[in-house]
Amino acid sequence: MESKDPPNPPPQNNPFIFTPNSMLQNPNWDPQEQSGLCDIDWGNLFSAQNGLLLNGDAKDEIECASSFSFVAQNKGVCEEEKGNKEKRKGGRMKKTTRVPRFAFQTRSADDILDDGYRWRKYGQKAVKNSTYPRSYYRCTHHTCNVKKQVQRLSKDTSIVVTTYEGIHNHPCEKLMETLTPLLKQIQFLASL
DNA sequence: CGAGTTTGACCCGCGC
DNA sequence: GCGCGGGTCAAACTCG
Repeated sequence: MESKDPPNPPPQNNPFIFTPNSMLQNPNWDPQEQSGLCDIDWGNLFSAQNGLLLNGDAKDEIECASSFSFVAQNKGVCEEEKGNKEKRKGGRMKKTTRVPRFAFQTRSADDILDDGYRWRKYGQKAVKNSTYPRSYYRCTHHTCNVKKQVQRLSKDTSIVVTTYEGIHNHPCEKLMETLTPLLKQIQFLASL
């Protein structure tokens, strides 16, 4: 991903605005409303090489795991039933099980945030009170059921709201691509 | 030709 | 019950 902002932007132009999970649990929370969001400088934590690691836990907690990734732990807020209801064309599944949900805003000209995972777009909808459509993506990994929604704010067109739903059950592909040659080299050197 | 995108239709929950 | 809004499906299409 790329930010058009100049280096060392002032706080109000912070390219990464984190939305705590407690706000997502608020049914009245509107991604269009920026008030109340906590501004965190994710810029040096989140790059094309970084993986986004989600962990469903009991409290809003953010920690910087390393320069390669960050961990955001949050309470599951989305409920979804699996299995006991037949999928029908265009049908929405009844919701009963908890799925961790995590949203943040990025200041970027690109709608698609390169988080290291591969996504397949499965829908796009015009949303009420928003100039820009909301796009729906699913992780392309065959065993992974993680989804994300991407929507650009009509109030501030430079801000993109990305909402992740679910937990990846596989390693970040780009991270593995980067690390695999290094690991092979380490293994080779260790064998000498 | 396979993988990904587009887009109209369909379905469901919810408010009135 | 009805209409609206949002989420998903799937056929058609595009692209590498």
